[in-house]
Formats: sequence, structure tokens, C-alpha cells
Amino acid sequence: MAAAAGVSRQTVTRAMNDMPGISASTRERVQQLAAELGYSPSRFAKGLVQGARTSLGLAIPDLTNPYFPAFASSVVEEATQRGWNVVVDDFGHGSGSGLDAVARLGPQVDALVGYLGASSTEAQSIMGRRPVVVLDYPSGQAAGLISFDYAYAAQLALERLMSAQCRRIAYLDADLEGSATTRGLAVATTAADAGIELTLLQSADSASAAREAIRSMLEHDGRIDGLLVFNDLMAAGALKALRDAGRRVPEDCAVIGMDGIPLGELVTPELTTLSLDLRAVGRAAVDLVDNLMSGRIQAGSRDSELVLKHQLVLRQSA
Amino acid sequence: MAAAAGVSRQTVTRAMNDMPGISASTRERVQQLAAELGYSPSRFAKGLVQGARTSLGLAIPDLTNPYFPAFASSVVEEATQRGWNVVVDDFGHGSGSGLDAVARLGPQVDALVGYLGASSTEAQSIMGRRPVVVLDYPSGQAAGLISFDYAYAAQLALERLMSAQCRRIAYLDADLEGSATTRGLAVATTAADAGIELTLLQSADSASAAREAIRSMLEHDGRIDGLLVFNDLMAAGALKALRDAGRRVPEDCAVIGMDGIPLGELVTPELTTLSLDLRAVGRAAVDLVDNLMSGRIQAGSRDSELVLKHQLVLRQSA
DNA sequence: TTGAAAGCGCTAACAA
DNA sequence: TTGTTAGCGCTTTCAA
Repeated sequence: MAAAAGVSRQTVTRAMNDMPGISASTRERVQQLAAELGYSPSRFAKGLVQGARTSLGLAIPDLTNPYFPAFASSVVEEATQRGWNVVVDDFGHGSGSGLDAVARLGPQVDALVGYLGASSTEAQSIMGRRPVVVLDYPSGQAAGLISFDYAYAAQLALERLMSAQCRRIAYLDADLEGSATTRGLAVATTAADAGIELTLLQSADSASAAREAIRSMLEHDGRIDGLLVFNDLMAAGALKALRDAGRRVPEDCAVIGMDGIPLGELVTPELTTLSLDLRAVGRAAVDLVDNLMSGRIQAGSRDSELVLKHQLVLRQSA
Repeated sequence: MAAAAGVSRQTVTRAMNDMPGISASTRERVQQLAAELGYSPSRFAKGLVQGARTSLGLAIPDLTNPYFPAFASSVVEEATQRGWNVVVDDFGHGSGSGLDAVARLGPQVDALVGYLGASSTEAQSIMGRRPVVVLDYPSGQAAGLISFDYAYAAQLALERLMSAQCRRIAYLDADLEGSATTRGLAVATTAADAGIELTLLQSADSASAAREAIRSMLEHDGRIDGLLVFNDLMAAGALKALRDAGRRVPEDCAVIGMDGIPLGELVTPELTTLSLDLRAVGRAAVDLVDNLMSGRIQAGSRDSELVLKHQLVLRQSA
């Protein structure tokens, strides 16, 4: 490029970056030529010499569950405000586990945020000193941990169902890798503490799977009159199944979801849900990364672990 | 790092990359030390010397409209399969226009895919020779163009409404920067050609705005019996407004949405919609980028412009 | 206003 | 098995 223009590498730099110490005419000539040649400076050479702008990896299990884009959206927004950029990896479809995502993202990013579950510890070891902030897996060994107070959430929901005169309550959990979820455990414990007998159901984490699970449950045992569901997407499927079976919601069976995504206001009846302020979650995650990188917060210290609470949003379904 | 371990830079390279020509003991010692020091190789130096893995920019107007994450998801999947990574920029919330997104992404990526609208031409000029693939803006001057046959789509929808005995049909368009959309134009033209008198409505591109627009329309003119909506998200809002007003769908007013996102199956009644195969759109976009970068397709050539068609999916709302 | 020299951190090729 | 040399493409510092 420098050669083509008949000037020094230096002059090219000055022209491309609108730096001083170059005549307007030279600048224009070089820029013109660059456009013609389709030349653009190597981001690697630039990053190497200038010290890079931060790039944040975001590992998401499933972009088709509206919860995750809502979260991603706020992470991207927060990151953009700091001048960072965000590299997204969706390890939901064929592309493997959270660990695969970390392996792909690792060489590209300065920090990682993600729903990494049991892979958290290994993810942090792949990333070395670069901070990993893990969501919804409090027992992980990552630099930062953001988790949710499900005991509190479960209590809010169960109290609501009880006070709505529900006596035969079921909890529909997501079947992730065959094991019970953190949420499922908390709900079961809270119910037991309150002396509530809970029917446990499971389905894959999708609206259609939840719909099918509830349909089949209704065939065997029609007497459920209160339903708490792992997340809003699955709750939407459950609502559908109840309607298919001719059950009125909330009269015959009350339903409470979890997440608080906008979808809940579009279904009929509108979904009562344990709502998370997703913008706040995204902000917390990016803040934590920021503080971890700047050293204001030590990895693994008290400040590196956040516990967020749900809020019960009453709409029509319970 | 090399110094700290008391070995050469080369040995470090060999250890970190599991390359041959190094004793197992040295490798482990170096890796161990790297872990302790939190050392990880600079991605810039690496990229500089190795020739980078491609990184694809994805500019999205609004991740909170489920259409876009669904699209993003398939782009990420396709890119991952090629070993590329995807840098996402959401220019929806405060973070400005599509052009801002391009400015942010430009220095970071080798190619760009996005809903860039009127910014397409300028986006391509910022990117230089690096290909830009623009969706849904057929008149842009980008290297690649993917657009949709709205005339065909409008015809499918209007025919359906007519054959369902709708006689007073309205079209609810999104109000993007105050101007009519490509979709809106196509619908108006198609209706005019068929001699259908169409009521034109507008609202912001969100479920709640659409709900409010329909609510207010119903107050003034209750006689609409068929409604075509800019996208499924807005259609979901419209459905809500009709229900609020006590109108039965489809008996009193049939509704057809556009996009074919999964949300349509969760609302009540389920949404009849002009569906796009979003996986196919994502695949087409990434394929096009790939072909453009490899030179198999010339920028601006015939093959660089794709027109995709919608399919009418009949559910309950029309 | 322009150019020359040095070096960012890494890896490929070659030598020991 | 290990180390040395050279160079990726850019920007910073200094000299012309």
C-alpha cells in the first residue's frame, strides 16, 4: 500500500487515521487510493501495537429461548457503552457444550460472560487470569458469580398459589442433562419446608415440550390446580396445554412462570411470573467483568459473588 | 514469560500449542507456569503472524424483537460451523444508527451482515473491499443483497383474507423513521392492483405500540374485519387489542402476521402468518459472505442478489 | 510535511 | 529436544 502510493508507511498511517503532520492533498490522495484498492489496516497489527480494545465473549446456551437474547441485548448494550465489543457464541444447536463455546471464544476475547453451568470451573482454567463471570451456577469456581435467590422466588410463588386456594400444586422443571436444576432443588426444598406436597414434572426446555408434558400429565391426573414452571417459555407452552384440555386459567389451574420476559404479556391469559430485571442482570455482569479486569474486585472475593432476587409480577394466570 | 520459565520464546509457543518437538516434562512445566502467571498468548500477535480466523460482524437493529435473535442464532450457527466467530452489535437502544454499528464493527471484522437499511451504501464504503451483506433493503449498494418478495407475500395474505370473506381490510405498518416501509409499499401496491381498498395504519415496531394503535383504531372505526400486520410481534399486540375490545378472531376480524417466529404458536388464537424460513435466511447470508470472500461470487453480480419468498402458514387467526 | 528506525508478541523455518 | 533468526503490519519516537 505504502509502495503503491509512493509514500512511506508512516504517511499512510497518518492519512488513514486522520492524524496531523500531513498535507491535506497527500491525505486525500492516500485515502482515495486506499478506497480503490480496498485496503484497510490489519486489526491485528493495530491491536498488537496499540493495545486492544476489550472484547467480551458471551456464551449462550440457546438464542431461541427469548430469555437469552433479552439478556444478551443488555450485555451488548452495556459493553457498547464502554467501547467494548461482544463476541457471541450460541452453543445450543449442534455446536456442542458450553466448553466448546469457551474453547472457541477463549483465543478471541479478554473476558467471558456466560451460562456455563458445570463447565464453569474448567472455563475459568481455560481463560487463565482473564475473568469469567458465570450466571446461575453458584457453585462454580469462576472469577465472578451471579446467581439468583431461588429459595426466595419459590416462596413468593408458593405463597401466591396457596393464597389463591391451590391445594394440588405441581412444579414443571427443565430436564437439563437429565439432572435436577438449581431451581428445581430450591422449589422442592421450599415446598417441603412449608409442608406443601409437590408433584414434580419434567420436560425439555422448550414451549412445545412443556405443552406435551402438561398434556400428558392432564390425561393421567387431572386434579392439579396450581402450576409453577421453570421458565416463561415453558409456562407459555403449559398455558396452551391447559387451554387445549379445556381447563380455565387461573380458575381451574393457576400458573406462575419464571423470568419475566415480554412474551408473558402476549400470551392469553397474561402470565403471572417471577420476574428478573434482565437489564439489571446484564449490567451487573458487565460491571463485574469491568471491576474484575481493573482489579477493583478480586476474583473469588466477597464482592465477586452477586445474588439477585426475583419479583412476583401479578398478571392474569395466577 | 519465556524468561520466567528460563526457556526460549519458541519453547513456550510449542508448549502452549501442544506442538511436537518438545519433551513432555518441559511442556508441562511451561503450561503449569503459564497457568500460575495467568499468561495467555496475545490474540493479535497470533493473528498477525498466522493469518486470522475470519470474524463476521452482525449488525442487528433490536435484539428484543424475537425475529432478530432467531436470525442471529442461525447466522451464529452457520458461522461457527465454518470456524468463524461472530461479533454482534445491537444498535437498537440508545446506541444509535446502523452506521454507528458499522463504525464500531468495521475495525474488528472481515465481513458484515446486517439489517442496514438506508445506511447500506455507506456501510459498504466504510468496509472497503470487505463484503457487506444487507438484508431487506434491495436498493442498497452492498456487495450482497438478500431481500424478500413482498409483492408475492402480500398477494398470498390478501387472497387469504378475501377468501375468508374479509371486505374491510387494514394493514398495520411499522413506523420506521417516519417513512413507509418496503413491505408497506408492496402491500399497498398489491392491494391497489387487486382493487382492494386498504386502510393504512402505523405504529412503532413493538407489541405494545401495535396494541395501542389497534385499540385506538377500534374506537374510531370498528368495522375492520381483516388485518395484515408488519410482523408477528406487532400482530401479537394486535391480537391482544382485539381481544381487549371483545372482538373474536378470526370470526369478527381475521389477522395475518409476518415472519413466522415461534411466538406465533404461543399466542391465542395461534397466528396465521407469512413465514420465512429463518434458518435458510441465515444460511443464505453466511453462504453469500463466504462466496464473496472467496471470489466465487462477484460483488454486485447477479448471484450476489437473492430474493426469498414467504410461505403462508395457516393457523387459527385467519 | 515527510521518512527512517525500532519494536509490539508471536510463529515458521532453520540451525544446533 | 531446544534455541536463533526473521518477519507478520502497524504505530511511536526521532531525525531530516
